[in-house]
Amino acid sequence: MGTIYDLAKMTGFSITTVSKALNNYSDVSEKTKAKIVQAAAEMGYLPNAHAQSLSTKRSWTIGVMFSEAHGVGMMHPFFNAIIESFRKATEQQGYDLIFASRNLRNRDMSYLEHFQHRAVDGIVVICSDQMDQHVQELIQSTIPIVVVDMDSADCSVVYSDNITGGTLAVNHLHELGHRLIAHIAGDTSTDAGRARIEGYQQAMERLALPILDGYLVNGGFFSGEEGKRAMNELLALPKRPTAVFVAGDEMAIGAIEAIHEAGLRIPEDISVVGYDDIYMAQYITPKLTTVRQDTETIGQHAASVLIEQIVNKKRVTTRDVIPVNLMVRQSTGPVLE
Amino acid sequence: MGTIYDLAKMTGFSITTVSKALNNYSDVSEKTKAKIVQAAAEMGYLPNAHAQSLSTKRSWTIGVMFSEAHGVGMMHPFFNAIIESFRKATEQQGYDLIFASRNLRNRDMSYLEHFQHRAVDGIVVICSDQMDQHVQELIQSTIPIVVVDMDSADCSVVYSDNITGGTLAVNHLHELGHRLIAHIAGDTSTDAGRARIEGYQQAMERLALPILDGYLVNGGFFSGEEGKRAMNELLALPKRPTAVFVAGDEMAIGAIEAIHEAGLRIPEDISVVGYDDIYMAQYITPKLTTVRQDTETIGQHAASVLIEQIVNKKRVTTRDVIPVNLMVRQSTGPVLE
DNA sequence: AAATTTATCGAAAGCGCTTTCGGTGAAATG
DNA sequence: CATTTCACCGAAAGCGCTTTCGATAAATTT
Repeated sequence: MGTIYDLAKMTGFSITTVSKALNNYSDVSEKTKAKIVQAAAEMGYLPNAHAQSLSTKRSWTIGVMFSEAHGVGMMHPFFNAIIESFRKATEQQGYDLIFASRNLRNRDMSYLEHFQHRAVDGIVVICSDQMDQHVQELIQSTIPIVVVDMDSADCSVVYSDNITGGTLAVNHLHELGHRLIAHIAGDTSTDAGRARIEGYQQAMERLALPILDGYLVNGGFFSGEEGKRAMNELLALPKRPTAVFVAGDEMAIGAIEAIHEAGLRIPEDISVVGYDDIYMAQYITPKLTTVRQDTETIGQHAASVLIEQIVNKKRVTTRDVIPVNLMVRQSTGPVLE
Repeated sequence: MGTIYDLAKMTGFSITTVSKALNNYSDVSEKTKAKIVQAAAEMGYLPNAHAQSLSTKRSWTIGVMFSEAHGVGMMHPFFNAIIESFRKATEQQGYDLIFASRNLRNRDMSYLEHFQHRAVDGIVVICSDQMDQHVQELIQSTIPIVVVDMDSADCSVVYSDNITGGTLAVNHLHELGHRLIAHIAGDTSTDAGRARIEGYQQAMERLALPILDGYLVNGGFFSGEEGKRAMNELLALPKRPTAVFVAGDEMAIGAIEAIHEAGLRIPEDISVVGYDDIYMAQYITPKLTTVRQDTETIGQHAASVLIEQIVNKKRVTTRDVIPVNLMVRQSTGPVLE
């Protein structure tokens, strides 16, 4: 590959001039710039990113942190879609993503420490858990940061309009004639979980619908298993709901399994609306009616607010609430007499 | 944060000694090492990774490349599960993953170039497409590399035993009494697609079952849409198959949708077995019988063969074929008279 | 023709760290 | 007591690059 010294020797110029030529400085003539660029291409020269970072204090990397609190890692389709969108947006600007562990050659360290060590230009954290110590530490640091899917007064955040999402689901169900509407909620330690509950409750109240005892059941951390378990609780209730709003698609699919196992039909016996609109939602049977989160936009906005901070060298705290919309499919239907 | 110079000043030792103390060199006394380590902790000192890399020529990063040929990116659940497992295994050894783009500050460059620029210690590529130019370029380079889900004679590879996977599926169906078994295949430009076809054909031949005209249909690149389309072709056949082996779970779920839309039941009218065992497979209705790929092991093996190359500073070319096994669930059943 | 500008280049310092190699005093050996 | 070993430390070079600042020659202005 060769270094800038080789290039200097090869062209007869100093490394200073070579560097300038490669970085489009104005004080190098067109002729010599051409020669140098040409030679660089010939020898396949590529600048060493570490050397550049060391000297410019700019690494062109963004550290990404997933909250692994509940073992989802990068496997959850929703988080995943966001990161994918985020990646596309940042890579266009020349940034690479680095997934840092908490392990630095057998020394255990915090994420913040690791990111400092790697000298990332900015950080994106995808996390729903307010209480996560690592996330808080990151937020309190001075590194440009954006957090997704969670609220905070101390940094830039971007997340879906979960309250509206909840009301959307309930209103839809109400229009179909449902009055007995239950909610399988995400854990209240997550902002998303809480906000969807809020939306559910607001809508129910506005429609003057009662939330019967046991109709608000905690589905934990959005997994299929928990959705199934929660649905079974609902099915065991004396007054069975005719519709249920589930705070996540995977959870909803678990709930659907429970309903089927109980010998009930969807949507004839029970309507269910999910949340997220993961890829699979439109392919399962019945096709899932769900509140769609705009992962594309979330990722893009997160990218641009982060990069803005990096470029301007100052942190900002903004709150970016992305609209959601209801995808009506076949898991919801009119209530039958 | 401070540099090693600050630490030297603070403790009164030279930067040489500080560096040695922090790196456990034997020629620094326990006492001074203690002092230095203590001071480092106090000031929250963290070595700058770029400076370290520059000086040691070791970056403790692994570049990851997804084949984006078919727009899956990092969103496909199978690839995703592998990377997650790979990440866990490598981070334990102190490596960070870096997702490099092809864009270096508005200069378009190849993945190889980008990885060279970043000076990664090794590369993992997750790709099924033999023909991908970027992948070939990476394989021909001298950087330690491991490729997953694809075969190659020129580098270390790890992938599932797809031939056996195909036969497993067919044998299972045969045992249930099926004779009219079709296959919705992955595109033949992918190794996985080809191998599963091979397994299907071998098993059919061994069992003396005919592969009727149109029973082998190309499902493209493993998406739900393509699965649905392919299944509809199958359903339009004069002699409808009683069972179908689908080369991917998402594709299978698309196929199931087609079957349902045709008013047919699973497994009573048609049995279907998928491939991958993605998380959702066990939650959809009916629960999907599928060939499980051991993403955990694939990721781990990929990690260890890569790290071995990095540590020993020499490339090796190994072929690691990971066993699969059949998960029998409810989308397959005995053929009815 | 003398004085200024302008265009083009390079020396050198610096980014933060590792590593070789030599130096010092104290302990061990003869 | 002279010599060798040993334990401990630091000077300095080097990793590959950027950037400031000054130098030089050519072009322009008086």
